[in-house]
Amino acid sequence: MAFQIPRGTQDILPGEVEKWQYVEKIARDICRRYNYREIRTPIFEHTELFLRGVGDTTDIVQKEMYTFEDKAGRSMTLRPEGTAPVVRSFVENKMYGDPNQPIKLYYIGPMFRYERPQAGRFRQFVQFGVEALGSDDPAIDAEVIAMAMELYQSLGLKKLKLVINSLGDIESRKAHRQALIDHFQNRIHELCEDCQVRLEKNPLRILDCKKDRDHELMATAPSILDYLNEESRHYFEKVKAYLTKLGIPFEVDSRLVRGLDYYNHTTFEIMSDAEGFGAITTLCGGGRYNGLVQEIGGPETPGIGFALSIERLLAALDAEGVALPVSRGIDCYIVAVGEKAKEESVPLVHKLRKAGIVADKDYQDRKIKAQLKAADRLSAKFVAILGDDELAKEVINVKEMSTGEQTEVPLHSIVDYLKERLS
RNA sequence: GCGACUAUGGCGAAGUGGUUAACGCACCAGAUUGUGGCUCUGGCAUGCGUGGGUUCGAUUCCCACUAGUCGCCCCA
Repeated sequence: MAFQIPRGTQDILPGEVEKWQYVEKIARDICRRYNYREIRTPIFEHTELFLRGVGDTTDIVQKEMYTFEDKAGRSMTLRPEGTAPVVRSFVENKMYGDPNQPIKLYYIGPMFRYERPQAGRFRQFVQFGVEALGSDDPAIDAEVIAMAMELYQSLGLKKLKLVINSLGDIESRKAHRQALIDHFQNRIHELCEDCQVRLEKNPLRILDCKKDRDHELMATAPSILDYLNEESRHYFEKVKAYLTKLGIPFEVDSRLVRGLDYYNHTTFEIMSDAEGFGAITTLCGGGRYNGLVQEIGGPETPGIGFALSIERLLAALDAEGVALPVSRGIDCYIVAVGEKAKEESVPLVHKLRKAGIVADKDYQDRKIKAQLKAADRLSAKFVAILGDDELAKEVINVKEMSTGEQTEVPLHSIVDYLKERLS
């Protein structure tokens, strides 16, 4: 084979792309109703943005970035996630000065992470995400979570689990961090190598370790929820209360630690329980990032958002056996027999299309039988047959494929006839 | 970054150190002279991921590379 698609990327071909279009449409409809507006930021940014925004101790930055130098020697990175770029744009365009607060934004577009591809994991994948900037009302946390849940549910997914947690504010996190260090320090050598490093860099991440999950130190580790200060605790209670009011079931997992540094207060993940999903369970992840705007150089501004991958959403639909209502058949296929009819079929198919009918014709110089077969393959509802006989009588034979029933229609009224039958 | 498995026509899939590389689906043509879905007949890989090596001879054995799948790490 001469050329191959780059590792971890995929072509989305006709037949599959309709599902994407459908999902994207539903996502946009939801955003419209919740009053979130689309923002489109570049596919690449200055590398520094992600170092600062995502955090330079995170896996994303340490080993997953697609970084390159441009011709002027600047370090650029294909965006690994959407929040940092949106916040950059928020600051750069001074959206904090907009009287319409909070600023509610969404994006749908490709993200890039340099990883070994496997089930549900790609080097280029598409994320749909929303960001609400400028409000620290717990109601907006609930709103954002509700949007993600609505997308999955409206598409027909049932086996969903919403898990939430609170990381608290800076003060709470500090207290918890110290408690973790105290807890693990003496016996840290019993944990895996990664955890030993984590103790120094980010002890919170030890709780998320898959290897040491069953170690007794894990079960007895101090829970962040016990270290939330009054304000943080109250905030978390409000978020949970709102979720309950919205009828959204959730479970609290104090070990839910997200992979990005910018989170505080509310964090959440939506997972799939569906069988046959491989090692992938997380469909959507998100949380609050009150310090991020400042980190990127803007005024102190609270923010919250989520991101989800369309690939995984589609995989979840597959796993649950949900079929999306995508159609691809055509309304009418013109079958032309003979030179004269073939010529006449060109303006005819054009006329149908202009009238809003999904129409096609043969371009392979096939015989009538093969043309009918082609029409069948295209799931044409009707076939309009034009030959010398019809031309002489100025009619056309319209055949309904599902019944085989055939009607002779005056050529000049073909559009009206089809529109009538198609409605 | 690490590990396991895999790589044969458009798709699925058998197979062998040596002579024409099964079969199924799809596709094309014909039986059916102007009518699809069923049936029958015929056609359809000088080629077995790429590059080396072993051998008289390799698609078959060995090595490397590339890619895929799954898993680890981590995540969307």
